[in-house]
Amino acid sequence: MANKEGGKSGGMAHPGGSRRNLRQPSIKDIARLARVSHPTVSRALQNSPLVNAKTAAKIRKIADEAGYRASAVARGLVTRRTRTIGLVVTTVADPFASEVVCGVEQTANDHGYSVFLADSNADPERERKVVQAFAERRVDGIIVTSSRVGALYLPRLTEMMVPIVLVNDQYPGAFVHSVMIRNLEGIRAAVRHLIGLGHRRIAYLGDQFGYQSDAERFAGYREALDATGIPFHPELVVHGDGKPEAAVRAMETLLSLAIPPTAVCCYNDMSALGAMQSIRARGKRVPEDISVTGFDDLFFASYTDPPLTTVRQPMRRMGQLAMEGLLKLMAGEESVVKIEVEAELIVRGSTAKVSRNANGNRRS
Amino acid sequence: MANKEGGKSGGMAHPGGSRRNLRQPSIKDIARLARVSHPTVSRALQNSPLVNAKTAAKIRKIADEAGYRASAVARGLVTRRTRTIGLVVTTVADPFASEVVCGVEQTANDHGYSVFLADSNADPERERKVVQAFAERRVDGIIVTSSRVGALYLPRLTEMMVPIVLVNDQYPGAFVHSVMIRNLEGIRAAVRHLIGLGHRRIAYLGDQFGYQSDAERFAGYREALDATGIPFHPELVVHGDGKPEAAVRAMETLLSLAIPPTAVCCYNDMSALGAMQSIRARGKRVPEDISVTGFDDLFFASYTDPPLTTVRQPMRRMGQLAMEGLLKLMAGEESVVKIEVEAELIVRGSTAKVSRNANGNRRS
DNA sequence: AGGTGGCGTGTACACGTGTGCATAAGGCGA
DNA sequence: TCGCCTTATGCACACGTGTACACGCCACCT
Repeated sequence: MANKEGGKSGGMAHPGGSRRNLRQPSIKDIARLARVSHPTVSRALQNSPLVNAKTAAKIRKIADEAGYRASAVARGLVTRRTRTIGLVVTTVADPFASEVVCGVEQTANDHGYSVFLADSNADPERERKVVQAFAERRVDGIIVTSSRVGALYLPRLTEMMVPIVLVNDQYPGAFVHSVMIRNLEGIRAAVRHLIGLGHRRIAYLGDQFGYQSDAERFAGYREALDATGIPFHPELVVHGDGKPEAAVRAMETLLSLAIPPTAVCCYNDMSALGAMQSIRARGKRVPEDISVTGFDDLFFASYTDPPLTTVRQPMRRMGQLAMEGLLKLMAGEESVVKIEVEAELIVRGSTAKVSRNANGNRRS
Repeated sequence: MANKEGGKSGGMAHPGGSRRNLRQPSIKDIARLARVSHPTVSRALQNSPLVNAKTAAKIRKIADEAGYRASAVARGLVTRRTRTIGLVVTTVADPFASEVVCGVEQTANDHGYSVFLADSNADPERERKVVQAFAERRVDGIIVTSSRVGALYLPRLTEMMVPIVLVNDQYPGAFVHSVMIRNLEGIRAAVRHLIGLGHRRIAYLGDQFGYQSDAERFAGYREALDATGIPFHPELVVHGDGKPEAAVRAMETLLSLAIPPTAVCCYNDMSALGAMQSIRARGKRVPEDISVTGFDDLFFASYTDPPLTTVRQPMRRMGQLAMEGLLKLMAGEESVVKIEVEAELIVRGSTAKVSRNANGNRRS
């Protein structure tokens, strides 16, 4: 017996050893050291009431000293739950996405879940690999933050019979749940604010055509216009791609108009960044010549010159809500998660009363 | 036999089923369908030359039709390699970190690895949980992007006998490898640039005291000063925390000086953002009154007003290099990874020749 | 005193995959 | 025809954990 013990424990890993990956102690190693069977160790470490308190304490002490960490992979195999979720974003480099990721990750960790991060980069091949990886990893749930997801690969995701929560996107389907910002109300508040400042020629600088959130924000823009009786001018609607570079070009189009707008309502803060630069490049000033609004309230919004008036989106909170919803779905406590969060207009310095001579050619 | 088959396959998951998590098909299900043993399926799916080409093709077809995905968790249990890495950042919300994450993730995915993301938030309790999670998940390697890591929990990380690569931090220890930017040369280039523009009173707005990268950048600042014979004034050195808010306050200190600096060399772009706002708030202009430089070249650097002169750090590339190094370490192809990447000065509009009356009181 | 029940522990198995080894089939040379 | 080699396949086991079930022990009640 003692002989066997010596022989077997010879291969045990020890901290600071010169060779790596010798072997981490297993539950059986601990059982041998504690002179009990391995199920008793398992129960002791799970604080099961089935095991004698003194024995449990002794086992926990030994396990701790040996630096024992139960293998989540072995546990996952037998319990059929990995306590793992997959998180898909188009790219973490986008500040909106990274805030959501932050919220998701914190909440997941607080509940003992680990998160697999994958960015799709809107590349179909990469998306295919992401889905495959999540399937093989046997994630318990999935969160997608990517306005591009649409019909692209969601069907393949649903195949793995696991709850999926979408952040700021919607897709009609079986296992699909979502956390959304009230896009329409948010933009409407921004446009109303501009109208209140006397603006009548208000442009909309959107995202790429066909995205749900862009469509909703555009709808909010239209609604605010209509409600005030301001006619809609198609030439005042341009499209970027949600990033500054494209917004610069889109803004140039607006500035080249025979009668340029006196205010621009941007799809998001990144676009507003490009728009403002474009306006400066034309020798015009924000907000004296043109007012600008954004959407998201990213960290830099209060540090632009002038500080950006924008619609705040509680991004981290949305990540948290998505994860909390997913937890309920995975536990079966909820059969559907459909959350809408409020958008809040933050008025800063990039919007001002329309200048007297700007709207001079007001003919509408 | 047929009886048993019918009985067993009754529980197989099928796409679009109303109940979730019934069961995903296992390798044995595929084996039964293909009328072979499960090891043959295993070999066929690994493209092993041991299995007959026709049989393999048939098996692959059946597996594909059944939507079979081999369980990475079961595989990990037997192979003792999870093809999984852990990635620690203080917070993904930091644009620098998210760029690195992006590079790491892409490279990892390209090589069949999945990444567990965890942000520590510099919270000891959370860091403890992160380490524990990575240990239990049996990650094959770890990448840390966090200037705070220092002596905090790295010792605990090394206990799990797995290679660890640090990005922009260093720590003397057994399993520790790193990818670093040439901080000293980078800042030196920025300071030289300022000196070349005639500046003599150049301030350094650093990160929190004690961080390796801050120490190196400060050293670069000192070195450039010394090389030109410009005396060092301790009052021109202030500390923020790498974020805009703290930089605002630090900059106010500098502006309140009897003889304020004509140029500020910031630890990073985020700090520069705060510094520029602080300067504007005092009614001074950038770069006419005060020149400002940053570090990182984050996405917004070209969109500030004026665009920010900064030291570019190839963040995504650094993430890629870290992952590539880790891959080699895990494969045992390399015993030590120590990479230094070049910093590049990007001159934009936030730096200009010192104004004549600004350095009027030049007494040094 | 014998039956009963609770408590603590061990035994046996399962989870899904990879792999060393044995084995069956078939071809070929002696 | 026999033996040997190659090729293709199956068998048995291992990985580390959780859990249903059986079992032994002791106290207690009848």
